[in-house]
Amino acid sequence: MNSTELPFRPTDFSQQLLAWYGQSGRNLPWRNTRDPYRIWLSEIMLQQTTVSAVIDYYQRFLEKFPTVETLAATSLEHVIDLWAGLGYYSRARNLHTAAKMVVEQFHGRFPEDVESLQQLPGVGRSTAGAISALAFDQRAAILDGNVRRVLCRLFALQEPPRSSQAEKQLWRWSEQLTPAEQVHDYTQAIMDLGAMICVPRNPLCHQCPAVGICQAHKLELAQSLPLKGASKKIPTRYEIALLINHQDRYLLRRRIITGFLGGMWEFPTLSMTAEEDPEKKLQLLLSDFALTGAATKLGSIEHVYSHFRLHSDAYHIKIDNFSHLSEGENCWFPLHELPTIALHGAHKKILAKRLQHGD
DNA sequence: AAACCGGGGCA
DNA sequence: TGCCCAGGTTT
Repeated sequence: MNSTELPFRPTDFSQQLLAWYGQSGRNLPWRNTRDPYRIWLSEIMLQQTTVSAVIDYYQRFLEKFPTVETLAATSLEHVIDLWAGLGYYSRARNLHTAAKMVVEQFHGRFPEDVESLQQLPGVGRSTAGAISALAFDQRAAILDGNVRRVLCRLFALQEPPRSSQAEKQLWRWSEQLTPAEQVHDYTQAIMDLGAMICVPRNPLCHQCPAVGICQAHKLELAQSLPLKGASKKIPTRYEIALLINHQDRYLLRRRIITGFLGGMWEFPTLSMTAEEDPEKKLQLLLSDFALTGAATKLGSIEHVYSHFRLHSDAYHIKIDNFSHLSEGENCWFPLHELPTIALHGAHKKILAKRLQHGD
């Protein structure tokens, strides 16, 4: 489809949108800057994550790392510890790598064009477009979740938006609608429209600056678009989590930095099948490591990830000999420090049980 | 319980 | 290119 086939003129949309944005746009911490470092940081944090969750992290990051040089100069572990709780921990790894790339390959300056920006790990087509548009006012399109939903409705797209066909079409529309002027404001504005007006459920069409040209509204489909994709079932995985306690300290380990939940701390675990008996497995472990002490069940938690559900049975094991377990990636922490370390979400639930439990 | 969300990695 | 993986929030 070329632009002559659009159901409305792109400028009709962008003019209405910009006027609305001037009146009603949000004032977010990363909006009052054109510093590409700050814009990049906010965009990476906002991937897969809501604005409200990001704000505190964003402020804390900037206090610690006010420039790309300071971020590049720190250790990956430090970055991961600050990221704990935000999820998608590979973003923290990519953030650190990209900071070093900017310093070393781009002499401390973020490139302005989408192609160069996309060379940075963690920066795909949409994030590159956002940085280019927001920091440099270049005519670059984005397609984040908000924009995707807005376009699905504006054009009454009748297929699930994540299909590869739909994705192509949506990118084309996004590029066609992006104006040559005021790209910074336009880009902020269309994201705000999705976040404030063209919301997933019960969109506020009566307040929408594009209500006159919206094809979904015209067809009374605004409620039912975008179409949902097929949802799939996820398996359950089982583990035992071991709260290994010696005097006032607990044994924690840091997960492999490149893997699932990379760099997060956790209690040591044993993976299980649905059929195995956790108590038996636990006895086996205790005898394997020649541990003497008392094991008591603390409780069970469930944690849902996107592709599996985790069931974890937590045991408190008070030991009086621990030489085998104090090596490698493992580290002993006093109980009162556990709330401050970068535990992943599932094991935070287990820690909460331990803390409720009292002494 | 289910939907949502940008990008990386691999076949 | 198409598919799988990824984590916490919202509804």
